[in-house]
Amino acid sequence: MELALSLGKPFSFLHNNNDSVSFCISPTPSSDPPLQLDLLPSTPVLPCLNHTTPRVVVDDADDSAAVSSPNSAVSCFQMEFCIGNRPSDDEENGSTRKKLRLSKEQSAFLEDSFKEHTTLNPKQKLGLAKQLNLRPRQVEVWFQNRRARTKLKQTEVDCEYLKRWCENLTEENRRLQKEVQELRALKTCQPLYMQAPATTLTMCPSCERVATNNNKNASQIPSALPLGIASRDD
DNA sequence: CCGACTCCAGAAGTTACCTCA
DNA sequence: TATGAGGTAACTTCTGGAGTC
Repeated sequence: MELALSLGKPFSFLHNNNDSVSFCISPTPSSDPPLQLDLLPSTPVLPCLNHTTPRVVVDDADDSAAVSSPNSAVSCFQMEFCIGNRPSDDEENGSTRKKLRLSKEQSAFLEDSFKEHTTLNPKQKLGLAKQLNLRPRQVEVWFQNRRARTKLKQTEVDCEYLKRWCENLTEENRRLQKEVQELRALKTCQPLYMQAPATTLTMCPSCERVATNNNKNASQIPSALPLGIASRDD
């Protein structure tokens, strides 16, 4: 029997009023109606929420050891224990792992918390875990995965930006190449003008005819003369 | 001061499970 | 109903920084 944990409404510890806390423990994938457990803060119903009773999970104090422990595959033990559904031997020795789906409320709360700070100090981790009734390890994993997702998303955005930048540069390069070609064409169309010394080309101010350098009375042609004028010779 | 060692948190990569089209 | 893809919780391994000797 697999269990999905969700926190139903009212969600008192999220909103800090003194309403009851509801846990919806629904068996999956069968269509059994969800098991709804209402918890009043002052009178905990589930034994696991009361620290005076035995717990199966690694508790807060042991969590630091569980962080890098390869034997930390004890997910869901707490909730399963709470409803009297102990894991099988197979699950207990860690050969299989159950997957707990966080409720929308839990995710939203973690999300809000992530907006405030993307990493957690031990105090924040414990506080969040307590508020959401998750194990600190779960909060830690959620933040690790969340950072990874953020980074992945940012990488995708960066990639898209660089792609567009590259396209723009390619376009700019194409435009400049074209411009260079046009300038080269311009150069080949004006062999006399480009090759002759500036002082050798003169123009008569009255008739606008280009003269040779032995015409001492003609004025000098401007160096930036538009195409076609220099070769005019009628 | 420097190097070796340990511990720990976080990143990166992977696995396994769940949901949904 | 079966199935493949995508999302994600949980895990493993690696790495770098801080503290200690």
